[in-house]
This record gives sequence, structure tokens and C-alpha cells, in this order.
Amino acid sequence: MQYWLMKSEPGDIAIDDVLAAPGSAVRWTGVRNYQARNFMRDAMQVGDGILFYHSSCARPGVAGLAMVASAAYPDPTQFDPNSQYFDAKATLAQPRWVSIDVRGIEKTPLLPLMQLRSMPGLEAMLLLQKGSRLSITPVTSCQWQIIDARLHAADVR
DNA sequence: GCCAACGTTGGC
DNA sequence: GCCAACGTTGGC
Repeated sequence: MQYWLMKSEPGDIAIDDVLAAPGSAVRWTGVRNYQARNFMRDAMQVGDGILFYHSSCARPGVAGLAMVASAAYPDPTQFDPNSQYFDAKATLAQPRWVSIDVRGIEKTPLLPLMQLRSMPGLEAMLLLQKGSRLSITPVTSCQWQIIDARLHAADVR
């Protein structure tokens, strides 16, 4: 069992959208970065925990919890000429990009990026490294526990 | 909108 | 293989 952080633009797919989807699950499409793809293809397993992160928005931060709900399979948008994610170099025989299914678990109080930066024990999080842009990053179980505890702490601020 | 940082492309 | 140019990400 491993843990991950996945970025999503809430204007595109917010945690609410995942939870509202049939079976609380959505297909994760449009990843066009090889490192992120390799995580999905080679490392992510059903049941892995996901920190659902809202990026490129007014209040970036962890907005909920989710889990990996499928193994990797070819991302259908790479074959669709009408998709913004179409890739002319991908073929059915040799797909280039993969999707996984992501199942929402819960929406949490927003844990803003700035707070993550200030929390002891998270200094090594890939998300927080200078220039980090990866949309999928591994999270250690230590980091997960620190964040999970904070997300579920009584609301006393 | 700005801009730093990163990834990809393509000429050589 | 090098590296400049370009496009994208994402916080602010």
C-alpha cells in the first residue's frame, strides 16, 4: 500500500465532482508527463491512498481523500482527435498514455498549501520542493499520517 | 498577468 | 548528445 498526491484543477474536476460521480469514481485522463504516467503504470495499485489536491486556483491545497480504484489502462483521450489530449503518435497497438480510476472517499476542510509548508515533518514532500510541477507525486506513510491527522483534527482554529 | 522552473522539441 | 527555443505549470 502506497500513498500519492494528485493535483486537479477544481474548475476541471474538484473533489465534489469525484464524490458526485457514479460510484464516486472518475477516470483520470489527460496525464501527458512521462514521470506521472510511469507512476500510474508501474507503481499505483488498487487501494492506494490519494491526497486530492486542488491546484491552479484561488486557494490551492489538499481538499479531500481518495483512493486508486483500478489498475492502469490506455487513456482513451489519446485516440480521440476531438480531445484536447489527442496524441497523433499514440496507436491502439502502442498506446502512450494511461488512465486509472480514482474513487473519492471524503471531502475534508481545505488544508492550504501555505499551511503544508509550515507543518513539521513535511519538508521533504515533493509537492513542496522548489519548482515541483508533477501532477502525481508519491507521499510517504509518515507524511500521509501527519496530513491525515491534521485533516481530521477537531476544528479548533 | 507575471514569472520562475521545468519538460519537450528539433537543428546541428 | 548538446542546447536554444518554445510551451506549460502553477503560485502569487
